[in-house]
Amino acid sequence: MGSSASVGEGTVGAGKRVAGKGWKGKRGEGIRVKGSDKKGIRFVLMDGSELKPTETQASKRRKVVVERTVVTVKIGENGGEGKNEGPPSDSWCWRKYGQKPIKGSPYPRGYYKCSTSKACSAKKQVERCKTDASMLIITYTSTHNHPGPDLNPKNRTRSPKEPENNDDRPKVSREEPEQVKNGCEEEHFHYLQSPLRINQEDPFSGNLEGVFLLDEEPLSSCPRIKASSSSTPDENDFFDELEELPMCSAFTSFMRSKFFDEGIPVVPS
DNA sequence: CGTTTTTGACCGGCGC
DNA sequence: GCGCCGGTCAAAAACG
Repeated sequence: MGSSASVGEGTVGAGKRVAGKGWKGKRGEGIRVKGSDKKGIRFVLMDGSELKPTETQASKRRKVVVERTVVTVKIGENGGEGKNEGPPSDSWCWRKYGQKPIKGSPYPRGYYKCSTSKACSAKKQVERCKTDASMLIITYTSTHNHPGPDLNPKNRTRSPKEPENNDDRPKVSREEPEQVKNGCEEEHFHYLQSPLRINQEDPFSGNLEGVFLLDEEPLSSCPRIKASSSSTPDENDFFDELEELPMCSAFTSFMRSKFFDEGIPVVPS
C-alpha cells in the first residue's frame, strides 16, 4: 500500500529514498551490543526532571509519571482560513526518530523528538486516526526544558528543514505527493480537539496539580468531529467506544482556551 | 557539508 | 515463562 499516509507515511517505498540499496545488513553484523546503555528509557517527571530506571521505582512501571498531551487535528480540507494562525503547539522543531506500525491501526505512528535542543526531552507521536485518515492524533510526551522558538512569525527562525508553518507534521509533504498536490492541505489542518494532559499513572491519584487526567483520547467530547467526520460505520463504532470516556464540554473548552493562549501546556512547576 | 529521514533491530514492559 | 507490542537507537542515504 503505497498509500500510507503522512503520519505514518510510511512506507518505504513510497518515498524518494532509494532504500533497498544498501540498507540491509547495516546492523546485522551484531553491532548492537546487549546491555549497552543506548537503550536507556528515561522517566520524565512532571516537573521535567528525569529519573533513571535504575534509580527509581519507575523501573517497574514504565508509564508512571509520564506526562502526555493528546491533540487531535484534522487535516484541513481547505485553506483553513483563520486557523492559519497555526497550532500554537508546534512552534518547535521536531525530528523524526522512528516509525512503527501500530496494531489495530492501518497507519503507522511516527515518533518525533524536539530538535531545538538536544537536551530537550520533549517528544511527540503522530498517528492518523484509524477511522479517519484525515485526522491526526498527536501525542506530546514530556515537556520542553528550554525557552523554545519564538512564536512570532517574524522571529521564527526554526530549522530550515521544516516548512514554515504548522509543523505538526514535519515532512508529510515529502512522501505524500497525493496530498501535497492539493496545495497546502497538511499545513492547514484544524484542531478538532484541545490538547489533553494525560497522566497514565493513576487517574485517581490526587496528584493532579491542576492537570486534568484522562484515560483516552478525547475525541468523543468533540461533537464537531462526529458531525464532520462520521461518514462510515466504522467511525461510528470507533467513536462509540470513545463515548464511554468521561468528558465534558466545559472541560474541553477550558483546555482549548488554555491551549491557544499558551501554546503547549507546560507542567506547572 | 550538515541535518533530517528512513528503517531494521533491539530493549523492556505487559498480558496471557 | 513466553510472546507480543510499543518505543528507541543508530547506520546509511537523501535533501537543502
